Amino acid sequence: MNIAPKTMNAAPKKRSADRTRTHILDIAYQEMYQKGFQGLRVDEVLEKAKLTKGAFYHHFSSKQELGFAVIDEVVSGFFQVFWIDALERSVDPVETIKLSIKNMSDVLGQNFVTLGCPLNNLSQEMSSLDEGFRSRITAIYKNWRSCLEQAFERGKKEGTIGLDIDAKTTSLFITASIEGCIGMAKSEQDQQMLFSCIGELSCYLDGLRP
Amino acid sequence: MNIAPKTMNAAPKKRSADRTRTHILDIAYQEMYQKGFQGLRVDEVLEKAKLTKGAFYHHFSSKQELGFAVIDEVVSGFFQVFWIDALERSVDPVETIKLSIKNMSDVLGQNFVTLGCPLNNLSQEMSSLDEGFRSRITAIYKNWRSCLEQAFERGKKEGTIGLDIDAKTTSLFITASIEGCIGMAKSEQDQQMLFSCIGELSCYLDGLRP
Amino acid sequence: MNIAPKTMNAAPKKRSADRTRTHILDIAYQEMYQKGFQGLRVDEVLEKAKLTKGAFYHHFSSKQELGFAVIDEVVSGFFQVFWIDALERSVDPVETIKLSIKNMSDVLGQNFVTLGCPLNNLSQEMSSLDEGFRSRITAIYKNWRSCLEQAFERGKKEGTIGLDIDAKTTSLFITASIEGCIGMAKSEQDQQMLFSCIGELSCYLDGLRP
Amino acid sequence: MNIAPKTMNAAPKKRSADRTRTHILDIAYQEMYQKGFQGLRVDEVLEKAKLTKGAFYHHFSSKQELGFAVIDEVVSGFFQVFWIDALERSVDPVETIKLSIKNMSDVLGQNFVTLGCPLNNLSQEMSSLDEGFRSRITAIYKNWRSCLEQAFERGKKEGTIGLDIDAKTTSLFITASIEGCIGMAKSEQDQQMLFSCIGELSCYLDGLRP
DNA sequence: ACTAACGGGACCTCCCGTTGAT
DNA sequence: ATCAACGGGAGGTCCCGTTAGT
Repeated sequence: MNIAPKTMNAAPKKRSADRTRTHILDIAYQEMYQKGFQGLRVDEVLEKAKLTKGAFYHHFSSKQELGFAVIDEVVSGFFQVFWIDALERSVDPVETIKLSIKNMSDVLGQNFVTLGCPLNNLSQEMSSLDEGFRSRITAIYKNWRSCLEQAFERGKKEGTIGLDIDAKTTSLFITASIEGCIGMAKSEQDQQMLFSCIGELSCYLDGLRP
Repeated sequence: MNIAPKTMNAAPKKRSADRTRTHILDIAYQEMYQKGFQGLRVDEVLEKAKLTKGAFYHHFSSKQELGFAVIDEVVSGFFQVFWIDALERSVDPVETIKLSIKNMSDVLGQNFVTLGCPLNNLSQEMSSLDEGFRSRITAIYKNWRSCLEQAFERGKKEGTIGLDIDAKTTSLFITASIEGCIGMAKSEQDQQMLFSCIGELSCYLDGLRP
Repeated sequence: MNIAPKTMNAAPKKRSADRTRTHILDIAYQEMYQKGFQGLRVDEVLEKAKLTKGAFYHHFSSKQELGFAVIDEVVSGFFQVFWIDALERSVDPVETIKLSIKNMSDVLGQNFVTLGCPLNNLSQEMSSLDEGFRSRITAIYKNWRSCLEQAFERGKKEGTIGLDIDAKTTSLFITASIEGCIGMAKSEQDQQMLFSCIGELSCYLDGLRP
Repeated sequence: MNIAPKTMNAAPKKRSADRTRTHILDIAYQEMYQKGFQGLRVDEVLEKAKLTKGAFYHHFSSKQELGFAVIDEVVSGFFQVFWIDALERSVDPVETIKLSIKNMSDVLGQNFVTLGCPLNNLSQEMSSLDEGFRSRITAIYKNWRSCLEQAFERGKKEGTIGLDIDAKTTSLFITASIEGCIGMAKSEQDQQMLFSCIGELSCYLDGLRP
């Protein structure tokens, strides 16, 4: 049986616009993850992407718009995969949260400890400097919390979560603590500290069970 | 018996140099608090300080050294006042922690919500970029955790803290959660969110009692 | 006898090309009128014309050629209508000149005061920078003066112009003064100044009568 | 008798800030005179001045401010010398005007024909684009007209000017015509045309006598 | 101890024109 | 005839740090 890849019939010569844009976004995401938005250099992105200024400003009208796109299209997708999708139908949020953190850690690898959380980095750097960044970042956080809340409500019905738990406040605190743990590990550049901190968070999570 | 203040014997002329240095540090701290180290502009600091390049490079050898000094002398002092001094002789750490957070909030005022924690901001921005920053930042965090640990141990003896509590891990998680809560409020630029998040943290803290 | 208009045999499809070209020219004329040739941006013209680079470079080989075409086809036509046609059969040039100025003012509206004379703007900007521009501009001026001269000669015969008037020098001075008056009003951005200046010119013109 | 130049006692080693600034202004004036403000390139000015970006932006905060300074300090001084000073105590404005035009022509040399009037060039280019330019330019024109008016009033008293002459309107028209004549000669790049056009203006001026 | 002037280079953005495809 | 994508290079501005001088 021959399951051809979807790009098989596409003419390989034609340089797809979307692919160039995505390529820029991927590299820009890496740069922003490492150096922050202010530390990102357009020239450096272009050099790594093997593109010129003309190409860049054809796809993005400014560095700021590039930053916005990285959040909207890359970081947002990141949270979609690791949290939103995972929480969507979860009836045991405590287990799901622990698993999602582990997944993030596995996929991001060493970066998870050395660079921390891509979203939190941008949030701490840009929230007070640029409303465009802030609103985009906060929308992702809101979505994350919202999914957690719904999972807690389902958990209550399924008996995996104590009925006395305030889903809203708990969700907020959990997201804050996760970012706090990751941030503290980044500060120490020490994976052991991450495990230790997440371990204590797990105890807190276990306390949410009936 | 000699209880004269240490500055008593200092020549008054010598002090003016210190005052200039302190003046630069104060303004640089504000700039770094708002814009991060990468966003801080030496020229801008100097303009606000009503000084010129010559004065600056007489006191600091580089922008980097200024950043180091801000952490060592300003941010560090900040934590000394709000946490180290407060925890020093505390026998009821749960109460002390709640009080210290409130003190920070009161003193920093609106900045606490809009700009977050000065140390965490720098930590998230610089930990992976500059080892000099990282080691200075981490030293403050280590000191903070260490004081918390000791307070917890005293608390156990005094009966304000449960004997089953792991002082080390708990201290780590608490500092992480505090930074997480502040960070989440900064992301939303919403004081209510800060209170709500800290409120849930308080519940966790109450759970540490016997 | 064939007196059909020249466009009669043209295929209707062929005309659409002309229409695109004319569309570009119209917008480019407006841009050049406002910002000068150096201030005109090809991209901006294209954006306003809702066209892309490909379309533009199909009709014009360069920005310079666009500038040439604006002069040859738009500005030139402008002078044809307001001056050449009006002077063609005039036997009372003093009256015709006053009327033409009024017509220009009425048709150009506020632009006449705020932006001045399209031809003079380009002349002052480009005459010393580009011989292609200069020669095209000067040709229009020469034609204008020539028509004035002929009108003066007719005026002498008809008794509306003094016989001692030097048609050539007077024509030159009149065109210079008109441009000077418009320019001075542009400098002040004040319509009253235009009227006042043109008023004094009218006195000079009245002095040309026998 | 030894009349030492005023700079004699100044230490030649110390690079005077004023001299650097003036140097930049002189070169920028030439560039703006030739290419207009939009055509002026900061890089080119710097290259001709043998200076670097750092030096330039120490003296001027932007290209625009450089343009403003050229008008305020160079072009304005130009009009001061050729017109204001000359008209100050004139009792025969007709003669003074003719002489001033000749002086401008002599001093500017070939540029007078090829590049026209520095002030009018900037006025036509910038008046509708930048209010900062416009107001500076218009202030010079206003001063020029004002001095002409006063000279006319003195001329009336001294019997060199007809009593029926409206000093205000006449002054306006004369300045407009002068700029018009210069502009027309620039358009043709022809000195003969300048003389011819100014000649007719002279006739108009002679008509202002009693 | 402090200043004005300056060097030198990076950085973002703009803009004319080309190319390959349709 | 028209378009999207891109090349290539300049242009204005910023900004860290140095130096001569007092």
